[in-house]
Amino acid sequence: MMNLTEKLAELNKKGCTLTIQRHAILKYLYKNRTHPTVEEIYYSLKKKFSAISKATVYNTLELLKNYGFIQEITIEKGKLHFDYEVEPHHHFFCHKCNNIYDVNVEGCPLAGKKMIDGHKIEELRPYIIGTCSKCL
Amino acid sequence: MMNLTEKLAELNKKGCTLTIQRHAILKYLYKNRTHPTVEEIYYSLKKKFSAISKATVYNTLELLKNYGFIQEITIEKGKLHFDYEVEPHHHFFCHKCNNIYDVNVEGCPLAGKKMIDGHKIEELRPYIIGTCSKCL
DNA sequence: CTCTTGACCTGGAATTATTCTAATGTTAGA
DNA sequence: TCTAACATTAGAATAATTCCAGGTCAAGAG
Repeated sequence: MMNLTEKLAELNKKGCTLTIQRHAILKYLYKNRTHPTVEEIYYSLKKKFSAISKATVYNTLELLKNYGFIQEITIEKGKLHFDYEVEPHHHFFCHKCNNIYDVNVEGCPLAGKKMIDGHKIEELRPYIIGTCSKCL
Repeated sequence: MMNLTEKLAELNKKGCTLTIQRHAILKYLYKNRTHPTVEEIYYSLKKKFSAISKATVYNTLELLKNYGFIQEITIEKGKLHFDYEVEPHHHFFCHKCNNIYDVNVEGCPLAGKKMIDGHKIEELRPYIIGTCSKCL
């Protein structure tokens, strides 16, 4: 997994302006691996950057996603979550506590595949829904 | 795959009141395998049942989902889609045309699994994002 | 050093999707 | 037929996201 410094350097190399807001958002995701929502990111950053705007949070997350530096999670209905980790892994969503857990599943037949049924594969989002160990 | 008559009979057997609206919504999903959104379902049904309400569409979809007769799809950000087919299969989402395609992936290591990392698996939502054959 | 230009950020309005609510309608069983 | 429980409706309320117009910042040109 690419650490924060590496990712920032990579972003810079690709010509992306590294504003204080973008830095802060990526750093937040690096430190908080709980798959935070936009809401959570926004309110946490507001403590340090009281003037930050939601639009910036949305724009930056979109930007970082398009660069391939973060991953968007559409597991919870009507709400976006984000993940610093972009290496393929499964997400488990507990519908009781609404938490998202990383899980590792070996032997996925899609791993490394570029095409399926004539469609070009660009991203995998393998979600598992259920009740987590804590809620059981 | 369970056909419409079988599913309706099964619903009835489980004590679910079969209102005209519920019948219509399930039938719509049976006939339209394009993974329609709530919006699409609502406006299509409005042609025949001009008084149908969005709340009913939402309530019925939720109900049918909880009975396990239809599947909810959270692949497109901020929008729900639904699928008549509940047997496990992958969904491919084209981010150009926003269409969702069924794809069959053999050999998924999660097939039939009940638990993972101590979490209870209740549903699989394996999504693939990319560009579909038509858009390529 | 100052000016210009383009990219970025901000606050708030607008839009979109979903849920809630109160009133009314329907159904199945007594 | 009556009644109690359940369903449906329209529209309001809420929640999430996108849009927009104006202000800010930073880097290069002069």
